[in-house]
Amino acid sequence: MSDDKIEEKEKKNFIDEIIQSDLQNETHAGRVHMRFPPEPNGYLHIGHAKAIWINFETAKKYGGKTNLRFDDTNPVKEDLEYVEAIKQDINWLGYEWEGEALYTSNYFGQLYEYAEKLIVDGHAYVDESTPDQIAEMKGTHKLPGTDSPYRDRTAEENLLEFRKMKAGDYADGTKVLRAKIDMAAPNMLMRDPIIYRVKHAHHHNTGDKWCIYPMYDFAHGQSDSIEGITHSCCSLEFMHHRPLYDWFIEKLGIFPSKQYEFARMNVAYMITSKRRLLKLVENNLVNGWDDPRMSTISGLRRRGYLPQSIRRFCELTGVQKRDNLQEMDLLESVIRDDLNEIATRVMVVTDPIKLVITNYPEGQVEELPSVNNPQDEAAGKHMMSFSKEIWIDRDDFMLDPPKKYFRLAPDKHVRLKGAYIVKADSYKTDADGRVSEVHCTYFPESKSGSDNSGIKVKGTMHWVDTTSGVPVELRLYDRLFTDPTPNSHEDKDFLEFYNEASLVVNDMAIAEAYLAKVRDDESLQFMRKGYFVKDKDSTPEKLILNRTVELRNSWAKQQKKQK
RNA sequence: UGACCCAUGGUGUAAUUGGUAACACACCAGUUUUUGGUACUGGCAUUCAAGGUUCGAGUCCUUGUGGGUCAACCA
Repeated sequence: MSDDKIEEKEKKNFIDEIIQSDLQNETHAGRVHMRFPPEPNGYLHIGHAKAIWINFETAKKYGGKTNLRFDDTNPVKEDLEYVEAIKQDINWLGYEWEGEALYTSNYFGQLYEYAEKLIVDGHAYVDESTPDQIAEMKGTHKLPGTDSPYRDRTAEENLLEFRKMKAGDYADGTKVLRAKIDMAAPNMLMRDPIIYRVKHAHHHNTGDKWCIYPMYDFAHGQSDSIEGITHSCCSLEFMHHRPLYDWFIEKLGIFPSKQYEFARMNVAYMITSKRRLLKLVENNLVNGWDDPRMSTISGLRRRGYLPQSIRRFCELTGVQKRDNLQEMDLLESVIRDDLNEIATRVMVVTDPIKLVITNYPEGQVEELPSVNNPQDEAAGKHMMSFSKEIWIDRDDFMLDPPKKYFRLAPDKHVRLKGAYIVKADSYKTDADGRVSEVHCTYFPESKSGSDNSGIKVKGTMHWVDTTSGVPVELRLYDRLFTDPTPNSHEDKDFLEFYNEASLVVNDMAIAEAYLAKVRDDESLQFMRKGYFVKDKDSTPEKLILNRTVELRNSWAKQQKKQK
C-alpha cells in the first residue's frame, strides 16, 4: 500500500515542471535520462536515499532511465568495498539502474581528449605555481584575483607540458592544468579553476594507468554529457558549479546536459556528514556503519525499516530549494503505518513477574490460537500455550493504581489477550518489597472467542506462558542525539549531544515460543510494545531483537503530562 | 565588504500560474476496539515586513528584514 498511498493529484515539484516543459518543447526529443552519481568513498545514508528517490522516481514517472555512475576521480579516497555496498543499498531501496553500473574513471581517456581540445582552443593552460601561490592569486569574495604568470603560454607549450604531466614527468603538486576563464569573476569557481592534477596513485578501477586525474568540475558535466543525461539533479551546494558545468559543455561543443539543484533533506536528530558518522564509528559510540541507530541505509535496514517506508518518506517530504528539517515523527509515522499492515503480532514480556492462576488445574496446558495480524485475515494464526503460571509485565500490575488505570490491580478484572478474564486476589513481594508474584482467579466461561461470562473489562494484557516462553535479548533504540541538530552549534562539538540512552539492552525479556522460529526478516509487533525485527547478532542459543519503533502510546503520554 | 539561492501554521509540502489558503505529520477533544495499537469524527495559519500595480496578490513590482551557499591540486 505504501507507495500508491499518496498518488492523489500528482504533486508537481519544480523538477517536474522543468521536465514537463522540456517534454512539451521536445528539448531532448521526449527523452528523460537521469543519473545517481555517488563517490565510492563511504556508505549511503538517508540523505542519499532522497537523492536516489528523486532521480529514479522522476525518471520512472516520465518513462525515462537512470544511470548509476560512480564518480571516482580521486583515487586516494575511493575503494571497491564501497562500490559493492552502494549497489546493494540502491537495490534494497527498490531501484535498478539502467544497464551496467558506470564509472567516471572509464571516461578518463575521453576526458583527456577534451582537455587537449581545450588547450588547443586556448581555453586551458598548465600552471606551475605552488598551491599556496594559486590560492593567493585566487583573490577573495570581495577582491578580484590576479592572473597567473603562466596564463598566457602558447597552446603548443601547454600541450607539451600537459603531455609530460600525463607521461609522469612531474611530481604530485608541481603542475596543474587550469581552465582559462576569468580571474575577476564574482563566482570564485570561475577564477581559472584547476581541472587536472598530478597524482601518482593507484586507482581502484584504472589501476596505474593514469598519474593525472580530472577534478570534479572537469569530469561531472562531461560524464553527464557522454551518457546523454538530460536532467542532472544534484543538491544545492553545487549551484555555484553550474556556470562552470555549462562553460565546459559549451567550449567542448558536446551534448548539453543541464544541471538542476534541489535542497538536501535534513532529518532531526540524525546526521549525514560522512566525517561525523565515521567519528561515531571510530569512537565506538555505535557498533559499526550498520548500527541500527545510524542514518545509513544499512543501519536503517538493520533497524527494521522497510524500503517502501523510506521511499514514502522521501515522497512526503517533497522536493524544493529551501532549507528544511524533517521531523522524525513523520518518519516514524510512515514506518508504523507500513509495519502495522504486515507485522506478525506476538506477545513478549519485557519485565516479567509471575501471575499464578490459583483455580486453574495444576499441570494443565492449553493451546490457544493467536491472530497473526488483525489487519490481514490471510496472515492466519499461530498457537500459544497457556497454563497455571504465566508471565506478565511488571507495570501491568499496580497495588495502588491511578484513575483510569485499566490494567491489573487488587480485585480488578482484566482480560489476558486471546485467553481468559482474570481477577487479581493477592500478591507476594521479594526482599526489596517489589511485587514478585500475583495470584488471581480466572473465569473458565470467559474463554476468548466463546465468552459468555458477562464480565466487562477495560483492559486487555499481553502475557507469556511459563511452560513455553523463551528468553530473548531486546535492543531498544532511541534517537542518537539529544538535540535535533547536533552539528549546528558553533561552540559545541556534535558528540556533546550524544544520547547515552540511545541503546538500552534488555536481557530479561521472555517471548512466546513463536519467536524461536521467526524468520530473519520477519517484521514483528510485540503487542502493546512496539515493532521489532531479528538482529544479525542472534545465535541459535540467543535470540536478539532490534526495536524498530515503539507503538504509539497515548497512555504513557497522558501519564507524562500529569507529572 | 562581493555573487548567488531561499522565505506559506509547531514541522514539511500544495495552491488550476493573479480569483479568495489544501494535504500530511505533530498537537488538542471525542467515538470504536479482546493491542491505552489500528480505524473514525471534530478543532488548529489570512502566506517575513512595508509600500505599490490590480476589481482582485501567497502568487507581479520596489525596498527592507531574516536564513543559506561560495575562496580544497575533495566530491
